[in-house]
Amino acid sequence: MTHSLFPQHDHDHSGCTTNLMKFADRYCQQAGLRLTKLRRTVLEQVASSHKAIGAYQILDNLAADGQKLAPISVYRSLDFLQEAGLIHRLESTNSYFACQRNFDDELDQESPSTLHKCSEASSLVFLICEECGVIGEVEGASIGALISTVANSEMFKVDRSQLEIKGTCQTCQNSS
Amino acid sequence: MTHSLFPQHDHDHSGCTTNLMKFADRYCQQAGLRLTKLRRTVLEQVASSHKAIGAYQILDNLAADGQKLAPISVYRSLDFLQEAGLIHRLESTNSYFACQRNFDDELDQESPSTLHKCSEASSLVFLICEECGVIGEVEGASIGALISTVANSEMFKVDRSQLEIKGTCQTCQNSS
DNA sequence: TGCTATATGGAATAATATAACAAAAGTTGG
DNA sequence: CCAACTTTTGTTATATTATTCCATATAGCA
Repeated sequence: MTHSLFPQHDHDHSGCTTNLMKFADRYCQQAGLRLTKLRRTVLEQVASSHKAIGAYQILDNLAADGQKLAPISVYRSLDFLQEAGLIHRLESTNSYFACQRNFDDELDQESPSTLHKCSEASSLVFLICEECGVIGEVEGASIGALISTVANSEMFKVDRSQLEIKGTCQTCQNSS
Repeated sequence: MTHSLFPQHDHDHSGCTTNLMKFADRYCQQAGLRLTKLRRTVLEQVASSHKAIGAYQILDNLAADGQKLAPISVYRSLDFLQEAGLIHRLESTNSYFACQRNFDDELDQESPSTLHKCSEASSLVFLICEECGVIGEVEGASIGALISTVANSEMFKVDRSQLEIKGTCQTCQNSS
């Protein structure tokens, strides 16, 4: 199954969340990472939409649910989730969104090696819709290759990179 | 004259600064922008090295020089300089660095049209050395083309983009 | 169980950025 | 040059984002 990078605004999001949490559970289990209750709760918050969310927004949402946390608790969970490659941070807006590049297909497979690991990706490419806030993450391979070329010409040794592209998604272009 | 993206750490920086300020004066004059005393002072701070500097570091430096400012004053100047394309902001570190892509050659020409305008560049590419902090800005044309390709395949309408590449510069690789 | 490493709680504070309004300086048309 | 207007800067307060430090709790393991 192939999923659209920018879903319709009125799509049923519960499936996205379910799949993502299911993947997170399996991935952490298999990788020996502890997806604790707190971390899971924070991930649910981040995964609650295809938009990016700020740490203090998460804090407020959880407080509204009766779970009062200190900022540091949320930041620690966000750090963990980012390390695990389950979420990414948008540097330009100090906010976080869930990685959607973990294919549904893989949930039914046994082999751990097929599980996508964004934690190991050194070249991240994000399309950020400035109208609806939705983030689309694209395969960074071709960009990665170009980055290598550019860097090599300067004899620059690349550790990691992040490309944030801002504009308008197809869905918003259609609805205007 | 062609200048290295990553100069030797002990290079004589005064020339860089002089050229940059000279260009800034000419560019603002020609573009009808007011490079006021305050803005010029802030630009001098940002241009004082090839590294990125934070707003509060600028504030502290100026205070040490006897010029006590409010944060907002510095931020306003930084905004102006960024709009003018004279400096850039590193999103991942909340810091600012001077654009070095304004060729010395152009200072001697009369035609304003040859003046480089980063303010109009929609595709910025930065190489950030994590050892020495020096930033190299590279021509984003090829990356820009690739971004268009990627975006087009998603029917995403690009407004602007910024690519931050972190690693180690040639100079630091040599000195380790 | 007890030891150890990891995770969370709690308070305070640091670091980054902006809002709102007043005063000063520059610009323009009479 | 003056008066009206626009732009820039000053001043104070506050918002937003993130971390330090130390105590407590929980999980994994000998």
